[in-house]
Amino acid sequence: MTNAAPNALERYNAKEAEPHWQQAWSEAGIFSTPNDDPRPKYYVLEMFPYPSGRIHMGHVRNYAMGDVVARYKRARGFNVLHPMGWDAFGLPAENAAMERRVNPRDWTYANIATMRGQLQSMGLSLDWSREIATCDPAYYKHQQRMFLDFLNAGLVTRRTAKVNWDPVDHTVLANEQVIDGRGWRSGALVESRELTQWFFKITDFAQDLSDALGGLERWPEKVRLMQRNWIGRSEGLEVRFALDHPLHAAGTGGSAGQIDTIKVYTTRPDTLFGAKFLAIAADHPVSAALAGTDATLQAFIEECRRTGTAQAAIDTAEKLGHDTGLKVRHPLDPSWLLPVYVANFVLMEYGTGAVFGCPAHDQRDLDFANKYGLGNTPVVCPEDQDAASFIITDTAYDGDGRMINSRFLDDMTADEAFRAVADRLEEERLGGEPVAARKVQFRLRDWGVSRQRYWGCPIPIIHCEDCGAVPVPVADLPVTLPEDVSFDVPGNPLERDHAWRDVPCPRCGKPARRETDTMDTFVDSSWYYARFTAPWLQDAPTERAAVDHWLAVDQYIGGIEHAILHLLYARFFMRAMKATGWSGVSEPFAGLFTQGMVVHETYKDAAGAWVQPSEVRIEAQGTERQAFHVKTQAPLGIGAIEKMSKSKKNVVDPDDIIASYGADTARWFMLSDSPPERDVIWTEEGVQGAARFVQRVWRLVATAAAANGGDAGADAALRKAAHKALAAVEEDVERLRFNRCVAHIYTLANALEDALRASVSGPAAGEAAGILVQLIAPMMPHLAEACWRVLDRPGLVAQAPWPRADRSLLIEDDITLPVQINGKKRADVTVPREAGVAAVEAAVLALEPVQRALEGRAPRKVIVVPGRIVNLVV
RNA sequence: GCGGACGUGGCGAAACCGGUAGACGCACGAGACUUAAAAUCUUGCGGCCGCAAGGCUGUGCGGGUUCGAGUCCCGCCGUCCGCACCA
Repeated sequence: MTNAAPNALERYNAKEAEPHWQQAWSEAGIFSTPNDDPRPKYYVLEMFPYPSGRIHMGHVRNYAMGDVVARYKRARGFNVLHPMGWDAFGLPAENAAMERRVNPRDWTYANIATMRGQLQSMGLSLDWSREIATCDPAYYKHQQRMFLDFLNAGLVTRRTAKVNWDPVDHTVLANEQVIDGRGWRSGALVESRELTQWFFKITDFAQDLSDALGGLERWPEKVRLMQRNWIGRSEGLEVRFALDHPLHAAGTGGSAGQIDTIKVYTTRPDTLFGAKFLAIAADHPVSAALAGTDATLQAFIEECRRTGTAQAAIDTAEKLGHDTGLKVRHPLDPSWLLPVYVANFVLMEYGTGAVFGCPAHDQRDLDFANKYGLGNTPVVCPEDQDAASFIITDTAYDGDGRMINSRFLDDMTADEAFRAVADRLEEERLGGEPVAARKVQFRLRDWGVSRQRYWGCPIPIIHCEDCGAVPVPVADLPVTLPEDVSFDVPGNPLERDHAWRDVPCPRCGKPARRETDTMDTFVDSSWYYARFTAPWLQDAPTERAAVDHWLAVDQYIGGIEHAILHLLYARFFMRAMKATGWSGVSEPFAGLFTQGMVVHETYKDAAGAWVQPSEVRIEAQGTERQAFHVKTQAPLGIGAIEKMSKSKKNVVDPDDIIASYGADTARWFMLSDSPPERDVIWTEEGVQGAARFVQRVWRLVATAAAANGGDAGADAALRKAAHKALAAVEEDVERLRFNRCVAHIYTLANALEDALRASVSGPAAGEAAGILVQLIAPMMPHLAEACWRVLDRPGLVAQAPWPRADRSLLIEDDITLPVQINGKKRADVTVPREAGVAAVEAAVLALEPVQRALEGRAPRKVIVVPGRIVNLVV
């Protein structure tokens, strides 16, 4: 390798240079990370991709950001862990199998090979020796092991449950995967079905998952809020209402017995004197008990079931009820009887499946009461209203105020009334038990993980008629997927594969059958970051020393779409792993950053068909832009800027960009245009601007390397500019404000160019060019290596320690302050940095524009903010 | 309905604790080099008035606090996102 400066006319050739430097890094082995390095650790991780076939621009943006952090932290002396893997189980592989008759495994591994190559062409500083794929038995074996451990620890249960059934994908969906009543993937209307399912008991940690959000200071407030709302903690009172006449439970034989109370959960016990009715869910035991003798109720219950969970969101309007004829006694006045309704808006899954209706202070209760003529009694009166004239007609009042019409609670605040009611009812007894108990409720439900799918992690259970659900012995793990499967018929091929399915019971040896459900793929991604800490382990999922050393991930970067699902599951999984001894930490991600999407203009031809950007030519006339089809020359409509998607055809293939401009250009553009948390608009002009800058840096560095002669005066200014940029970039990389880093780097490039034109001396130019190269190195690593060589610096810039900003250069001797008169800027004044207020004031009063404005009078007031501004009030 | 975020040039944006609004980039205009183009360089670029110096005005709209407001407070308007029968 020669050290010769390039010919000034020779352009930087990314196509040749990038593979060269990628190989140089690979040969030097500088990105593989040992676990026993004494330097402080730093774990940076981007959300691993699903191997769908090819990487997209969203990946480029995500991994470019992570790589900047990794390379920067490495230069700052950290032992950086920056791994990559594949979220490789999932439905698309099965869909491909059905559509193209390929094996899901072959399809997945072919995609992985393609995408690995694409990521490598980006020049990411990844430790490929730690690569994992979740569909590898060497990975899911440990997941099965942990499933069994969780089962032992009581963190896994099996029960029948009403589940969300996706009729298109033929599978169960978690609540989190149902969006507006539709499957998150298929978009099909979700049906309600009763199935026996495996559940992870995420609700066991509901309180901690909610509380610990407060400590996640380096998470976006938005994500913490979304999780807090999702967990949905509320504090209330569980009150037992005595039935007027006991009820015999539905005919399930002797065990059924007698029902004499209905339990109600409420967050507003203060409004208990405003109660007008009780409403219970259609699948409440009391409803079931009554349905046997009441045909219209039976019909009503069936109607509720039909609308069920799936329709819940769509059916916003009609609140329906059925009067059971049953009465309950008011807990604060047994002589007061309330009617009991079965209502379609009461959910069995939340609280106790029964509510008391207080129409005056809850809109839904009011609508219901008005519909069925139940009336209302206001019990909370706003402070600015007269209690005597305060009436409710069709708008409920849910604000604060003073209690009215509430006997012993009158004149209390709502909070006081809550406590007074709770205190009294906890003391009172009904059938030997307290009437009420304070209770905390959560919206969060347990995580149903069973999926009726082939391409997922098998659940390591064997069902035996005699022994029940028997865990597969740890020594027999992994339960691997059968290789030879067909997808000719819909449904789960594991069900049909008798050779795989039919096995002896591990406990009694009788014929038994494997669990044919596989795990939700969100399980796979709930612990992969922990596996990265020691992926070579064969007999255990993790090694405590490695997990506890590396976790939590210092900086996790990914899309906002995972704000709830993945991030909540991972937080649960870490806690479960801690409970079973596989981890010493409970929070997986100390720092989280959610990046924006990559968006692009859309184009449509006259027939309304979408046209992809590569077939579009734009002509600009001033600020007017017109699109044409490159082949037909037909004019095209320019549509909205939207997320890149195949359906709108507004995608740009990273491979094309890397082939024509190079990875550095793509990375630089992805980092430069918008703040990283916001959407970035991919434009051809923007990419070309980035490509121009690549060439400009190349020319500048070559010129600086060749600089001689010298003007000492220009030296100081250039050195100052370089160190200023250095300090600014440091600050902004730490806060992931890459767009600001880019601006500082441009400013330094401009300063260097000006200085070279003013023939600055060789050493100052070399120093500034060196700093410039190190500043771009995390973002455009290949170009930086080539420039590093031109500057004749030793080794690889990827291994060079970060330069130290000389802060003494940043302090100015003279400072220029803006001078305002009545708040409007009228002049500047330059004074020594140390000048006192009096000296500044004197200098300002001597200024010509100030003299003119004052017209001989003295100012009424002079405000001097040292180092910032001077304002005269006249 | 509930919760949250945001609104700054033609565009992406910057402005950290209230202190020079528009850094930096893109696009665009004028010019240089060139037979020409590309590339590169110089220069202009919120609006209005002015040859210029300079002046007026300007951060969604209306008010307020302050010597001073893009930033703080009150009230509107608009856009986006999340949750949605949660008792």
